[in-house]
Amino acid sequence: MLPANHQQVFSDKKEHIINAAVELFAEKGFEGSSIRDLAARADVNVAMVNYYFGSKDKLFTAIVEHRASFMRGKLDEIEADKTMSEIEKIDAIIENYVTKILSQPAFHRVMHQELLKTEREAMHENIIRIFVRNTKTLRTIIEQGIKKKVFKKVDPELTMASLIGTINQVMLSKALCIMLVDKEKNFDPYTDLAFRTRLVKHLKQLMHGYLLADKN
Amino acid sequence: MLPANHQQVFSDKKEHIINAAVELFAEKGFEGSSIRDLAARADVNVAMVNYYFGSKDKLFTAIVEHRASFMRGKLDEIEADKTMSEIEKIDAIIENYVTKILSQPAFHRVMHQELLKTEREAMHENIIRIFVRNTKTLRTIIEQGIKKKVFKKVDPELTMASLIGTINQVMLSKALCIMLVDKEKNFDPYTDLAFRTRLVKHLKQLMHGYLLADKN
DNA sequence: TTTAATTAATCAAACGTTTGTTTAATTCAA
DNA sequence: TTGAATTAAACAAACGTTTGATTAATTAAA
Repeated sequence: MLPANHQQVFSDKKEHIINAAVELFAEKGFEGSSIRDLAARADVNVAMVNYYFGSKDKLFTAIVEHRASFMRGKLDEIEADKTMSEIEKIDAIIENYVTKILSQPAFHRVMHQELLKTEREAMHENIIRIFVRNTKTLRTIIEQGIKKKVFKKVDPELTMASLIGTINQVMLSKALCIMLVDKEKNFDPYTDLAFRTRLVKHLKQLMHGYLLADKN
Repeated sequence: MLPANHQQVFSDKKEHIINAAVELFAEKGFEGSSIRDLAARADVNVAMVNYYFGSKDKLFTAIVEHRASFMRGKLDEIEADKTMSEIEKIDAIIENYVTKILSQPAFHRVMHQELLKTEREAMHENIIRIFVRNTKTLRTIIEQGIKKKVFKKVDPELTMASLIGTINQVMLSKALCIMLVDKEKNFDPYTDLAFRTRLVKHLKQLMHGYLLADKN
């Protein structure tokens, strides 16, 4: 009936394949996953992946474009907010980062797998561009804080590396995470709310201790 | 002539293949690299890889076992040293970590690529076991510092994650690293001594600010 | 309204390559 | 001369991709 309905069905199918692909690639890696694997998991015919996306490589590009926008929006809002102090903005960004990344562990893992490969330049630069764009806000705020002398004269780039690197380290491996925090086997750090709180608290304390100038 | 010489030659060839493999896997990933690629790069016959290592998977295991011991030794020494304070030990570990990891960027990348895959359990747990063993020293020292009340009551596990995560973040991508620090294209952060110094300085400051209790 | 034409979606089957691995013959060193 | 090292060739299996047929839904013409 509805003319829009057709497009709707089409998009649903593409999204269904993308979702299955993200999960599969996170488990086995992009090269380690075959289109037949993916087709079986998504319960579609093998030909459908190339029908919808053109090729396996283009499927990956589609995944990046479909999911990568998940960071923006809130970040610009935080940066522009005149009522917040610099350290309050850092706190807000920490909460935003942790929430967003913990909500898409599989996608996050897939992106980092590709980042770690020095070849595959096209995909590589694509991912890096998104990453740099997403972290620009953080950089600006740190530099502003230093300028206003409410932050110590820290290393802005490496401060970003510490903040994001901590989250990435936690996301590295669920198994590693479980071993580090000594939890029972079926504990899932990514959905566990207490763990999210713990990570946010740690990052805030770390950044406060590092960024805020001693009162003297 | 020498009876040991035969073993020497044998090992040299194996090591030559391992070195080529680490470089190749870092560029294209383990699954993304074919044995023919590897044979061509190492300038050996395709059959030699399986002749020496048995299979592609066993080659990976051999790489892990051959290179993974690179961390130990100095760490135990630092931990046992009675003349150093806890924060001095942290500083020593930072210098040790940064030096060791920056000296093997390709190997480091290969390990992390595998860590990010949730399947491939055998390799996965192998790498995790090594990782946990290597970080146990750091954990012990942090906990000792807290016990002696020279450190604040920090989160030991996530403090480790911040320290190692920062280094990993820098190691993630050379291209990303260059973009972050705004250097010219042919700048190599891994061999550049000034960058190493900068990273060490940042980590020490970060840990000092976070770990050391305020004097009151 | 009925019928024909057109379209998108889906499928099983097959395409040519590349994959990891093995074989059997050959070279080499001791 | 013996055993290890090395080779080119061959292997089946798996790979990404393409094909041509079939279905179902939509549009156009009668």
